[in-house]
This record gives sequence, structure tokens and C-alpha cells, in this order.
Amino acid sequence: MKIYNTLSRKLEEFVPHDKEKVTMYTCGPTVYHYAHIGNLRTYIFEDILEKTLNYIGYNVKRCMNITDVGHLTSDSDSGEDKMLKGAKREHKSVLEIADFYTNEFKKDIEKLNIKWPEIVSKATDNIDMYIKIVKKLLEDNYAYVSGGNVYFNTSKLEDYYKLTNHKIDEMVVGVREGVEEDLSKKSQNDFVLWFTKSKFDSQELKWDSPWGLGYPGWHIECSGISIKNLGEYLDIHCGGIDNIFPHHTNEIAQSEAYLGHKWCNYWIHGEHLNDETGKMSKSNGEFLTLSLLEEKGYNPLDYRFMCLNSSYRKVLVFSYDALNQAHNSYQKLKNKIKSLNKNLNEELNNLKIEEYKNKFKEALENDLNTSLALTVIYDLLKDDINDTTKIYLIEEFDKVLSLDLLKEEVKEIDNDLLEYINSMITKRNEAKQNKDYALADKIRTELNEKGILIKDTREGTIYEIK
RNA sequence: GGGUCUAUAGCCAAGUGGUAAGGCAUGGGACUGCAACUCCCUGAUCGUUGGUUCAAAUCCGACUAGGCCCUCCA
Repeated sequence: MKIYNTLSRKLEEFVPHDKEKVTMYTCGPTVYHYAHIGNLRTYIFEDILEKTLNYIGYNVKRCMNITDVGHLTSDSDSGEDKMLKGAKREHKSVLEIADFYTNEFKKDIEKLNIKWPEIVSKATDNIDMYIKIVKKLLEDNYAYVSGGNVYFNTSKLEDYYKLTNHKIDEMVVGVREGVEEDLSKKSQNDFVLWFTKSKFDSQELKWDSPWGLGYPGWHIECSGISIKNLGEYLDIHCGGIDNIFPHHTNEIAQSEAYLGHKWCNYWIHGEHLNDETGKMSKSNGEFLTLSLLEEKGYNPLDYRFMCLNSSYRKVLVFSYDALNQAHNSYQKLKNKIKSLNKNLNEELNNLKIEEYKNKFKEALENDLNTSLALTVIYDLLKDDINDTTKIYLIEEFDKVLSLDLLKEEVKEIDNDLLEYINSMITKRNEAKQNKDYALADKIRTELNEKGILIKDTREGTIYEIK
């Protein structure tokens, strides 16, 4: 499998440490608010990656963190903890906020048919691990204490910027508005491993440490959780592209300083979902959630389809126009699949199965080319193959795509409703025979308003519950 | 200012040196009493400009436009 590695900025052949087992770490959400659909795009891409690896025969062990502490709104100590901010906003405790939004996040993940990672660990459940790492970093002189906080000393590393190609002299701190410089640092690049000197009396979550009562920095949690659960050698680390710097850069620094060797071979990043004005951002106030799309009548899988029809490495611009397109395409595709006959039990065409499976695999193995993988389904539907074989293949491909391509909505219909629908259809057909089209159309509209769609086919009139 | 990525039809998009996949939308047709569903037909020389090559959307350079990062972010 070929995949783009941010570390080399090249397409590379994927080779895991272990022949069959792959360890994969993906940065999870900071649970201070709802996830917006841009956040979710990254999880969709990671899901495809995990399922592709499974599909081509690897056994994937995936771990994700839930950030429920330590994520400040600014680099400096004056920054506010995001969790605390969320709690204040909603007049709840930090733990209540964390529980609530973790749960909401999980719901979104389920709606999008994303597999929940095998290991999910909260930042607050691994304090002992962070303390262990920070202790060792201090012992080995990779860290120092200043102004009450423990900092990582980036000048000890030769290649701190290996993920970004930044040049240290040309970096400007505080380019972005509202960023404050932390004056306790020896160097502008250094970052906090452990805070004790919080200016917030209301900081609810604090732990005892050798450096005093405090809480961990943001970056240390991913290193800690990953090393604890997936070991010293990590195959794949994913996240949104914005995490390349500083988050992942700092993770590499602290992890490799702690371990004494290279930590992770493949860094894979998902591009952003933008709106017409640029980046979609939670801190800018309004943001799009999955629930909002649902309220507007979209299926979460419309959005998944939209994401899969583009490349995870390219910016995708969100618009309702684009979503409508995805909605239409997805609906049409499902309709086509629905019309396949499931009860034929014809002999499987093994030659074709081989051919299409290869095409599908090739697409995904080429840096997760999901839009090409979808095209394979269109080709397959048009091909002269029996329905049983088509269904078999679609079922196979949906293991990766997870678009519920063969799932038909089974709506519970009680007898009263059934009787009502049938009587209305009979009535309408009578009206049609009598050429009373006004009445026939009236019945059709009436049923439609109740969510019952009438279809006239050669075999007679059928209906569908929306 | 530094880094990094992108530029293919109205829109989403494939393409990794040999004369532009697929999808949505549009228009036309079949089916229908009319629709819906379904089916058939329907469009681009690839941001601009130099160069390399027998051959370039594909490689190299310049330019233009845009996105993202430079310590909140997926």
C-alpha cells in the first residue's frame, strides 16, 4: 500500500514494524463542545485508513485519546483551559462537560459508520504515565523547570522541526493575533510538559506531582497514551493537518527524547473542510454540526459520501450545493443497488470477482483513493454480471466504505397503516382507470405528505416509506 | 516575512510521459394520464507562460490565484 507520509513529504510504500500487525494512533477530540463536520472529516479518513488496512490483511490495533484536560486556548500560561471554558459557558463541572460531549461525539461517530477505536483513553486517566515521562525527560536534561512549570527544551534536539521544515530563525511568535508569549521559556520553541503555576483558581482538575500540584500540558497526553497502549514503536500516527505544528512536532520531540529512538514511521494527515470563507473553526462562533445537517433533512451518510468522493489530502469546501450533490448521488446509487435481485442465488462469477476486487484494492492502496474506489462500484453495476455477484462484491466493498449500500430501511408498519396504504392505492388505481386524474393525484399527494412515496412500475404500483 | 499544499467542464472529481474515467447538475429522448423512479444520448485540451521530450494535464522553471500552518484548532 502506498500512502503519503508527512515526514518525507512523499508517497511511500507502507511497511509496518510487525509483518501483520499495525499500531495506529489517532488524535481524538477535545471534548469541550460539539464536533463540527470538519472535525468529523478527519475521523472519516482515519476510519477508511483503518478499514483499508484490515481489508488488505493487516490486524490493526488503534488507539485514540479523549482530551479532557490541559488544552489551553493559548500557548502561554495565561491561556484558558478549553475544558474550563466550556464548563463556565454551560455552568457545569469540567467532568460533566467532558462526559456530555464525549457521548455526543460518540453518537456522531456512530451515525457516520465510523468504527470506534479499540482503545479509547481519557487524558485524565493517564496522569501517572505523563509524570513518568516528564521525570525521565528532566533526568536526561531534555526538560527544565522555570517559573513553576516544566518545559521541554527544544534546543537539545537537532531536528526539532523535521515534520514542518520550518527554520528556527524565521519563525515569528505571535504572528496570529491574540497569541501571547510565555516569558518563562528559555526559547520560543519550548513547550510546557507540566503546569503548576496556573493563574486560575478555578482550575478544577489538579494532580500531585514531583513539581507540585498541577496538570499536564496538552502534547504530553498523546505521547503518554500512545506509548502506554501501543508500545515504543508506532506505525501510524494520524490527525488533522493543523496538528502538524505544534502538536505533532512536540509529540515527536518528547516521545523520541523519552524513548531514545525513532518513535513513529508514518505521519498521515487529513486536510481540512473549509467553507467559502476559509477554515471552519469552532473558536469563530457558529459552526456546523452533524445534528444540524440532520435537522435540515440530510442523512449523515450523505456527508460521508461527500467526503469519500474527494481526496483526504485535498481541501474540501463545504456548501449546501455540494452536499445536495452528494445527497443525490448517494440516493441514486442506493436506488440502483436496491433494484438488484437478491433472491436469485446465481452462481458467483469468480473471474469478475477477482477483477473488481483488484480494482477496488488498487484504488485504496493508492493513497486511499476513495473516489476511484466508488467509481469501481459504478463500473460494476453497469457490467454484464449477474446480480448475485454484484451484491456479493458490493457487500465486500462496503466493509471499507461503510455507506450502508445494501442496508434497506426497514420501517415498522402496523396493520392499520398497511391497510390504509393498500386501500388508498386501490382507490387511486380505480380513479386512474376512470381517468379521474385529479383524484388520483390528490391521493398521491396525500400519501406523499405522510411520507409514503408511490411508484408506478410495470408490475403494478408499489410504495416506499421515506 | 518563513513553511506547506492546491489549480482538470456549472459543481464534485480520476488521471503519476503516449492524444482527457466516473458522479451530480443541465438539455434531449424512452417509460408514465402527468410525475417520481429507472434507462439511453448530451459537454472540457487540463490557471498563465517558458523549457525538457518523438510525445506533457502529467517532468522542470517563472508567474498568477487561492487554502492551511507559524504555539486555540480535526
